[in-house]
Amino acid sequence: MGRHSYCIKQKLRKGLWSPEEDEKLFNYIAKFGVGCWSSVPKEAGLQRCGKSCRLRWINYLRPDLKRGMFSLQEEDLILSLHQVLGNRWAQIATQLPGRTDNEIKNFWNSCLKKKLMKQGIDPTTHKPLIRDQAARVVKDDENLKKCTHNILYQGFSSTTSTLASMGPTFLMCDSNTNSYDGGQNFMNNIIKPGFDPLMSYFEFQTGIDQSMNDQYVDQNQMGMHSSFGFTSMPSLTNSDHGGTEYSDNNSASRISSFLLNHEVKEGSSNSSNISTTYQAAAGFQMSNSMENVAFSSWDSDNKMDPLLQFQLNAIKSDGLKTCSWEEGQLHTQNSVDFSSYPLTSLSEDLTEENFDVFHQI
DNA sequence: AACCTCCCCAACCGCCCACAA
DNA sequence: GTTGTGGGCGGTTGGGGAGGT
Repeated sequence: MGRHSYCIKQKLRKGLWSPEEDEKLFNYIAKFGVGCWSSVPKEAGLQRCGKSCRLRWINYLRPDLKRGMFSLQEEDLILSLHQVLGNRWAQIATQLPGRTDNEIKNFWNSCLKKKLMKQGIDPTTHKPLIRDQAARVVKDDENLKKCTHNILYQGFSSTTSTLASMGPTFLMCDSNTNSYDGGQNFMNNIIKPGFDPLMSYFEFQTGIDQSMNDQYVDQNQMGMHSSFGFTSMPSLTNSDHGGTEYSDNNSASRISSFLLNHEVKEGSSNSSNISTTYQAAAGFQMSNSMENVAFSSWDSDNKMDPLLQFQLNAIKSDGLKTCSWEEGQLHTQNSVDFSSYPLTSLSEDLTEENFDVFHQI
């Protein structure tokens, strides 16, 4: 197959684009618009392949690009969408105006992924890294059926090892059998061209808000021993931004707050009457007394999983030093100071006089 | 100052799909 | 149905800046 033959036939430039090349490409697109990329290099006088030109335009030269650091809302939205869409960066990018899939992908790989890992969340599955020993899907019907896409709430396992770490994980269930199918039904039937995950979230949120009031606060729902409720905990992203609370009622924020942050209170099943608050998913809060409890209620046979022990030790030695909710917000050693996040290097030339086209726009 | 290490991010690569001939 | 081509996408790379020694 003569795949991208234009690139192969000719000796073309590779690597970083010079300001001159940028100017040529920008002027050409501004004048003739986006059409056949394969002809762009020739027409614009560039020694690049069309594919490279396309990429340069999309990721860098497009005037509607939003530059600079990601906002908290954007970060939250990326987290939320990634939980549903996975590495479908292009689809995620459609929900973030002015952001490119490449930019989001880079942001994810360089920042968000690590942040989740640090907080004990598998960035791929958005589930806790601690092995889920006995997680089971709790099929609740009434309120959750309000959710547009039959996103069911995964009940917490009665084993506290799960409780300690897992936030509610949404499983996509077959609407007919009400059984978890690994998300296949969801992905096959819901994620389609035209599917708007954001709107789905809005719809979902509508159902959830009601569900939360009606149901989740009820400790006996979901077939679990422990009670849990929802708090106004700072979200994952909030935590790394100094615990700033959202007050703008931003949907994306609320969505991801719901997805990622839950407070799980244990105690009803604990004869020692010790009520320990777990800050699930958004971080581990395990008070010192937690250890002293010796995990007496951690599972039915009071044995702790070795892996769990290992991870708790890790948390104790690392997480608790770096991650504390004691004062109502999370502090991490490696918290990202977004105010110092580097802006893209580009802008300089594009806003300068040498890009006459910009003045026309 | 020189060297080393880390890691961000722009760009490339390879694969897939759609479509036309 | 086959082939050629272009476009889109996700994974990966490596240049280079920043910070540390």
